[in-house]
Amino acid sequence: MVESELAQLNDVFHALGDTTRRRMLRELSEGEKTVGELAAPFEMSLAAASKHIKVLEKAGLIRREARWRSRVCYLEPGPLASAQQWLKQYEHFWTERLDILERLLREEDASKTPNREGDDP
Amino acid sequence: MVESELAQLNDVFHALGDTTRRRMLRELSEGEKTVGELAAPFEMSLAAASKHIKVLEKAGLIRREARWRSRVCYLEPGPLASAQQWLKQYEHFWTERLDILERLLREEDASKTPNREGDDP
DNA sequence: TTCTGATTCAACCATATTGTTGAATGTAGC
DNA sequence: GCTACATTCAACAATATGGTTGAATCAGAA
Repeated sequence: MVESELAQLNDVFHALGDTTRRRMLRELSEGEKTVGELAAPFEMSLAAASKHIKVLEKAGLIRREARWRSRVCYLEPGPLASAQQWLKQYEHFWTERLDILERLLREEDASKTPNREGDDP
Repeated sequence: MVESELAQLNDVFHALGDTTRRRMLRELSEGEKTVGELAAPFEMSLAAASKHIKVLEKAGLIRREARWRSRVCYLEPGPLASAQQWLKQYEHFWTERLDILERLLREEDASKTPNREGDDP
């Protein structure tokens, strides 16, 4: 279980580590698209685009569904949420930073006023 | 600029797409560590661990600093924030889902009332 | 059934990644 | 200077990745 979740996270981040695939996700965020439509903007063969799509699918980021005479892809946001969840562990590293910055600015500001330190109500 | 930012995002996601490197980041989130300390938990040569550290460094996720007779690594949270920023674009897909679910439940509830269809102004 | 269009498969190539080992480097202390 | 320690470099091998091309598949229209 845990093993496969780690593997899934590997797949998700790996899938996101490529500009082509991130652009594909962006396209899909605007709505469903066939493989052909998804491949069109890229200067590569359809087969190559199909491989990228397969990587996204393996990561669970998209699904393919047979519809009419082509296959429609659509976004599956769950794994993106997992990735964000993982990053959230580290969120305090930058929010804390902003807090420190803010506190420093307040202290600097306080030092310009004639008031003593620690006078803030 | 944009080019290099995209490349950076590639590097960041690529770096995150490996369990060893994510564990290293986790270790560093608890404080600075030398290369040796960072490598110790893993069943691989020091040279291999050093390569992983280099990947993290290339992505800007950590920095190495010469200190005393060894090198100390510490977390650089900026790129993690960028990754989270990127994922934030898609956040509405899962928050919206909850909204949709809520709306469906409300509609279902409304359909139980004696009002006709299409009555909504 | 046959034709057509959309997509995938198979084989192949170039390059990148991840690991190994042994040598090389750099720094602190004797 | 020499020694010891920590880390990296160099060379190598195995495997993964990302691309190509041409054949194969598969569903719907004629």
